[in-house]
Amino acid sequence: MYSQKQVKALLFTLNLTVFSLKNFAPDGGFLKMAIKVFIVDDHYMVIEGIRSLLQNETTIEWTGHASNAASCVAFLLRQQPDIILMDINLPDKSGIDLCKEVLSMYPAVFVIGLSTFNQQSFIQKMMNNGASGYVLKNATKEELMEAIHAVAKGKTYLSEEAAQSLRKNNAGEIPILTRREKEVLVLIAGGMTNSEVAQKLFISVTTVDTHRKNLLAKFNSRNIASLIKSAMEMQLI
Amino acid sequence: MYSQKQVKALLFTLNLTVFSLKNFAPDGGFLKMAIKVFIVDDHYMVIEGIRSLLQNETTIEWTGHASNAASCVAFLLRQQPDIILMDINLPDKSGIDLCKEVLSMYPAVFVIGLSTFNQQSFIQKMMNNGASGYVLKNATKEELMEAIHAVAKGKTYLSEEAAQSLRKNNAGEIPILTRREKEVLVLIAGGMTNSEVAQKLFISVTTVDTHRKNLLAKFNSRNIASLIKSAMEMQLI
DNA sequence: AAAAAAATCATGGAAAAAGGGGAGGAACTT
DNA sequence: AAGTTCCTCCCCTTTTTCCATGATTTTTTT
Repeated sequence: MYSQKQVKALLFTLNLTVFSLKNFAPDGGFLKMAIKVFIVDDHYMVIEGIRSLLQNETTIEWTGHASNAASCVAFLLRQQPDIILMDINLPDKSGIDLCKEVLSMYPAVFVIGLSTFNQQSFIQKMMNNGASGYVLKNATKEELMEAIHAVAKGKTYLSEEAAQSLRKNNAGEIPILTRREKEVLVLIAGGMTNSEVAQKLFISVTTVDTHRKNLLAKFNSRNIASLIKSAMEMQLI
Repeated sequence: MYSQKQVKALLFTLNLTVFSLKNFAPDGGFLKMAIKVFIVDDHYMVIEGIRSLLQNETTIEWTGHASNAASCVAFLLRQQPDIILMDINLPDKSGIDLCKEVLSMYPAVFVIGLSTFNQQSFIQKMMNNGASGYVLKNATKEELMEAIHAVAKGKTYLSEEAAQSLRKNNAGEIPILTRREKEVLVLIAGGMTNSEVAQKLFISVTTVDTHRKNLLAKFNSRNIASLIKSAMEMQLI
């Protein structure tokens, strides 16, 4: 058995081998291969910033950008970059879902998560969905370059803050909720009582109560107040 | 003792003073005066993006940037720009507080709020503290330019999305909480019951209950679940 | 087809919150 | 000095949540 990472690294190597013919100079020597980078971010200023940071780097080739998930997918149909810098907050789809989707279609591509906040919930979800790295938007040029080069080699890169918040908060892991539990959670957060939720979902009050109890157990919460707080922090509501 | 950043900011300021001689025409008259813009944002990529967007604009003079509130204040001691683009999320202080502070010291300066999300709570607080405009980070170059020019003339500029979320969500205005109410709110959100809060604060359970009731009234909530949700959305917890 | 997970429903009791009303003293503002 | 806000405390009733325990049916996974 090979891990997804190992397979990807292998594919990457093969790609390099196949495509590297064009990297030979006429005299048989190597030309340097630039890492193709693509960016998905709905913040124009961030795209512009990254472009400005990377434009003078000979080791990196800017292949384009998208400001939403749909146009990212459309781009990938035509051309696959080596690395996608992917924002978590996209207008049409969460970067977390997009990451999974993109990797299922193009396993050879490496994804680096990009986000404003270092919320451990985001980072965790992103890495679970196969991302190879995570960089915060306050990263310096050097950090970004390091991340890109590390990930292009098949390594994993987490910015310091991201790694920290992953480590320290292992106690607060994101619980996996069922379809029904999510529904109930949202309705409760909306201020509904058990009986109101029951009416809304056409189920018995006791069933709602069971879901509620399971939610409390999964979140390790003593009552709804702390449950809602945790769920909000984990962006589940 | 000065941090490296402070020294750099100082050097930068001196440089600007020297170079501003170029604003004088050979005959001693003024050349067209550019709008001096300063930026406070802890995201390096955003700073770089805005710099890249504005660098070729002759009507705008980039006077520098700061990545936290402290160095922003330090910069202003030496030099006052016409406009400060101010991020809401700063590492050492919220942009909302910084806005108030800066304007009390330098009332002639205009502040434009800058943020990733168009949360009405942020926008409202920022405008209440005297900001002249609010622009989202997904703004285009044109929008940013329009905002800067409008605000420089003393007008107010709100990006479309920001204005929208201000209008539609007037029902969800941020309640003003007392010191005690905030304390109680935080403890309740932490999962404490009334009696536990009472013990913690050395007050009677009935007093805590009163605060709880007042909180529910102020937030217009039916129960703690929706109250916590609202409070989290408004960043009060 | 078997096993596991999820969704459904129930009983009964203790604890806590929600809803309503009233009231006195301290601190700050005008 | 008067007014306002805040903090404090109390009573009562109803509703809702929390907890323990158990069980059946449906759906999904293996």
